[in-house]
Amino acid sequence: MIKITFPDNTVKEFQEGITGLEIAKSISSRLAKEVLSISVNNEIWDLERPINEDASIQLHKWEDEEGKHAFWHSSAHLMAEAMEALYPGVKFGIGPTIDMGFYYDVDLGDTVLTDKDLPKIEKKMTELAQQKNQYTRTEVTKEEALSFFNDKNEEYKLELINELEDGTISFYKQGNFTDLCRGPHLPSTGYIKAIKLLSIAGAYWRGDENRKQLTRVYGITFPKKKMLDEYLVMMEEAKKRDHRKLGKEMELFTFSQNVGQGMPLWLPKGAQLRESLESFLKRVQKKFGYEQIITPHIGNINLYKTSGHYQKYGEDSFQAIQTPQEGEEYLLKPMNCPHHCEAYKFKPRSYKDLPIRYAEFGTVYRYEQSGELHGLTRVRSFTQDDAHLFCTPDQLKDEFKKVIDIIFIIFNALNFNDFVAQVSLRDKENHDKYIGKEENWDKAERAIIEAAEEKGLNTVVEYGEAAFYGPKLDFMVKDAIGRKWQLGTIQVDYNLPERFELEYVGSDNQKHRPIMIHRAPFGSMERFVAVLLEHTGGKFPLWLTPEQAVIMPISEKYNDYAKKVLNSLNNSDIRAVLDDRNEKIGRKIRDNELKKTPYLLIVGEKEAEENTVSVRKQGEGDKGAMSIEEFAVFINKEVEDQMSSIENY
RNA sequence: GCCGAUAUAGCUCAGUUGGCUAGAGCAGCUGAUUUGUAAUCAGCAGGUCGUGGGUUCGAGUCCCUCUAUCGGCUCCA
Repeated sequence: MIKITFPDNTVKEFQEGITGLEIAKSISSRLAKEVLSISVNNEIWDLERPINEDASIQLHKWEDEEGKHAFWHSSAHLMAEAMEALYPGVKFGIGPTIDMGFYYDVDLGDTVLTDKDLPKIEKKMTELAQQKNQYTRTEVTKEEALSFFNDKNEEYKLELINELEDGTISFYKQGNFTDLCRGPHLPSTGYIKAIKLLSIAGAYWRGDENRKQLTRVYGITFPKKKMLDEYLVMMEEAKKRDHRKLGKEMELFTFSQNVGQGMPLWLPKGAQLRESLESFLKRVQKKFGYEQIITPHIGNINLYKTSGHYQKYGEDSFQAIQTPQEGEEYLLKPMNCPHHCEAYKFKPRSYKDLPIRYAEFGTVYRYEQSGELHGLTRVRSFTQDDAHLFCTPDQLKDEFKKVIDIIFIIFNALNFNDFVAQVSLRDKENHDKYIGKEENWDKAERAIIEAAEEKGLNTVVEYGEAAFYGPKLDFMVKDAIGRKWQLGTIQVDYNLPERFELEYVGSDNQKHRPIMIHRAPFGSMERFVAVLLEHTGGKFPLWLTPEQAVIMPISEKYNDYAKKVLNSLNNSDIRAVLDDRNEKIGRKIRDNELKKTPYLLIVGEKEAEENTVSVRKQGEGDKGAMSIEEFAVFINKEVEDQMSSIENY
């Protein structure tokens, strides 16, 4: 007998060799139906793998990550089996699970797979699933593994096996398909009831653009048909919140082929939205002791040679601008830091001056690869809400923490609760990719980790994600369909101060090198607006929305009075517009409700006589009449209340 | 940049296997109406079918080039 410990610490005895599935059955038949995988001593196993010694276990259902993982991993194998049946000779790369579903990378030789082929593969998968074939695990030696895949001419699998250690290799087989795999898997393909293959894409083998591009097939599966339907409906809903769609509908921004790809044109309402965001951040930054500066959009190429950016990115940038004077070359600025360093240097600095916090909404230009451009989230010209803090080593951690506070204020203001804070450090193996002294990197990395800890931030650490000049703390937020985008970023930099020979005089009357913090709480106005649109579905809070109120005369007879109201509100800093179309009031209400304008003001005979407006709140309906002055005060108070609750957070 | 897909009016979309003068709704314009809390009626105008080439008696439709966009990969200072 062996002792099995459950998550609630109860211990039960079972026969040696019992399986997870049998344990589940011993608890309830319902559980046995729902369970998908099992953790045995914190290692995830198949349900049918015998347990031969004392262990603590955890059973995983669909609701658990581990359960879904087994389900989708088995689905990837099922898809591979279907593809092998349909495309003999297909070679397989890797087929992992992802956040939502799974994919498999395949090499089909000369066959080109398109979307039209997906239903065929789905059908075959369904057929194979209905056979309820068991997934069986076998442990093999490296030699056996190599010989098996050598016979099948599976070059990618051979490469993978060669990197594995003998004694740790296992195969999984279901039906006629055998794959190299660590597992775990479902007991049988019969669990998979609903299958949808989503898309096809090219993907470089092992993520290396110098190697062969394989065909990646994405799919998702569910244990119930209904769950698939719900998922598809959810995806449809998410598409309605796509910032590219909303941006067009709300007339916030557009793109023009004639201007160039990845170059957004901000329309009046979008510009107003940006303006509101900028003044909000300026207001916060002022309280945190920032000073605004303004620098040019271009800079001498030597500036970027000094900073090291040219050596690193020069060839992939917009190419240098030549001047009539020979030998002069200017670059569109790809970042603001070098300009800010020069601003720091304009006079000698004392330790008493530090920290210095220079902020600028700086528009930068980067030649992103054409295939990488994406709405407003990845563009070639964008405006960073940039600032560079110059401080002493003693001040570093405190300054870093204050930047985290600013980011908290902003995320709180816009209800970005679901974010990931990512600490981006150097690639452990390959330190050559980075500039700067080893000891400075160590210091900077430590400072970030400590500051994040002291702020109580839950972080994930990613190695190899650092900027080439320093480590970062990035705030990642998901868009409507779950893609992650980096918004806020804070970066510690010991290198640019070195390269620009920045100095301050310390209390010891000696020259010292300041430390620089790069930070952008929004990241960029473009990306921030994009994610904001997808989060809010285009319904902005009153303080932010481009049009706060719309005045709607009942008929053209009251247009003059409506204009008077408009003027009066505009004079009170309320962003109001007039809807003087020759339409019935019902129509105007409908259209403006759909535009999500927060306040609809109806004016007719009664209002004109009494100098009032009839207020209708978007989504809530009639609120009764108010004098124009009362309404102005009411709105401004609502905005001010919103602002102060944000800042006092 | 790479793999695959897509491109018809300002917007959303129809347009059979190549075959009359390329259609609709919304938006726009003109007129009628002068409206009280979620769509008033009528008329008009609007397209070199993304670009350039080719096949064909004939191309929105088939083939190629380029451009842009979409889904990924790579990249992301």
